[in-house]
Amino acid sequence: MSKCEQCIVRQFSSLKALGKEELIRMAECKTSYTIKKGEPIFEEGEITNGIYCIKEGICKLSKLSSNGKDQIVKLVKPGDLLGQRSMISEEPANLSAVALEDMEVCFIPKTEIMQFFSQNNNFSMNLMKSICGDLKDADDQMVDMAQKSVKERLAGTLIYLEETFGNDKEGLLRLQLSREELAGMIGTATESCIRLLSELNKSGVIELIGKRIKIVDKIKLLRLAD
Amino acid sequence: MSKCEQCIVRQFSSLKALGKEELIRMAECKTSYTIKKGEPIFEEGEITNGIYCIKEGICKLSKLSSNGKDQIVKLVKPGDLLGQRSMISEEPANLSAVALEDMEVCFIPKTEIMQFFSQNNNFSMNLMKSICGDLKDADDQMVDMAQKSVKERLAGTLIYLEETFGNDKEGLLRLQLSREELAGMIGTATESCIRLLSELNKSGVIELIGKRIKIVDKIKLLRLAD
DNA sequence: ATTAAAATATGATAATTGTCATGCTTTGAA
DNA sequence: TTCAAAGCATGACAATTATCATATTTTAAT
Repeated sequence: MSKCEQCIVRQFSSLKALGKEELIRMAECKTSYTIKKGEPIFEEGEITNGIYCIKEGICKLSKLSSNGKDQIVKLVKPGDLLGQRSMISEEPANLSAVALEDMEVCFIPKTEIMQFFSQNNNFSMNLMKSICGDLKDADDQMVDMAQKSVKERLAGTLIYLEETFGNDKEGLLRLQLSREELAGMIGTATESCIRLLSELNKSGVIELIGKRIKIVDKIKLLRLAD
Repeated sequence: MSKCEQCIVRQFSSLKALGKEELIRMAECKTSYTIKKGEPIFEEGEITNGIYCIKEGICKLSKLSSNGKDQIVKLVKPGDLLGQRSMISEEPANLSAVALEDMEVCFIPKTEIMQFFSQNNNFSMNLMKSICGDLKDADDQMVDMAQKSVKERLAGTLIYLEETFGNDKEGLLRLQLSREELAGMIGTATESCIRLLSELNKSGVIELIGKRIKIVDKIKLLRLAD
């Protein structure tokens, strides 16, 4: 059992407020998992009874709409926590979490987290702030979905992907999403997404290399995102 | 200065966790306001430094989009708290709050709330749960905006308005929204909203009496909402 | 009570977006 | 290595939604 004390990603989440003793207690009750690309961590409707700390890899949080399409609500990266909302609300998960890359995660049971919450005011405040950040993001995204065109949303999403997950050595977006998944983030049909990517490619704003994407003219892309 | 202890709406929010002494302290530092229909409680970008407890009246929380339209994110009713998110995030308000009816609200300064938060575990848990509820709602709404048609969203919104705010004696929706505001909730152009209302009127699902709305066939409306 | 402004309504039309069909390319399993 | 399945791409077309114009009704201020 690896020590949470020495885990670097802990510093990026609410867990940074925990003291030495609390970390030792956490290390004793946590469970580590390896999740392969494409596999779920949990699914919509499942009871989770704890939170997941992302050590490595990126996953999508999505919800199946009544029209059968999977809407991606959020991407989660190392250092983030997963399942906080349903744990606190004491409800089944509202979203499914599926790995976009091979992942390493640690599961921390609810009982433990709740103890930290009531005993460590710094931790509870951090947790609050993190959820409040999620709420702001969700509100903003909602407004974009309602008021922006698909092209604007695509441009905004590409910028977000570059700024959040960066590029590889060749300048291609590091995070590889299928066209279907990209469409699921934007909230549009896969074909519409593909068509607009082609258009951006032809106008020289991006470059399509196989199924990977390179942002060529970020200034123009920013203008397109409004 | 009226006593918080005797205020009935307190029971409907996180504040229900407060004890007698806390309520007395709160009554001493709170400020009561009357806000007329159409007036703002606070605006996007404003620093609020506390939360508002809604005693009477309904208000909209909205955000101005880059296309100049006002998207309504949430409606707030008596018993709800307002401004929790920005207080906790220590950020300016992300949304504007404007009264849809004459209102009575109480302002409670941040310092006071933060003391309750750190001293009363029940209160902090309630606050967390309430914000988590908002987050779930926001995620769900986001998916609807991305995946549902305008007609489906209109149907869903009408049902929501009836179930949340009820009808008057004549069976008309109690909360009166302008067509522009209704469009702002749905995330569409005012003309599209008006057109679809006419359509629902002609097909006998709703009845338009002046600018007021009566739901005639709720079953059919539910089916239309998907 | 009168009248200007705002809100509601509807038509015409254009733009956006979705759907279905089809072909090509890549991927992964036998 | 091969080949079936999945993913990517594009055309054609239909449906949805926005925009602009204009009329009518309601509201509120003088």
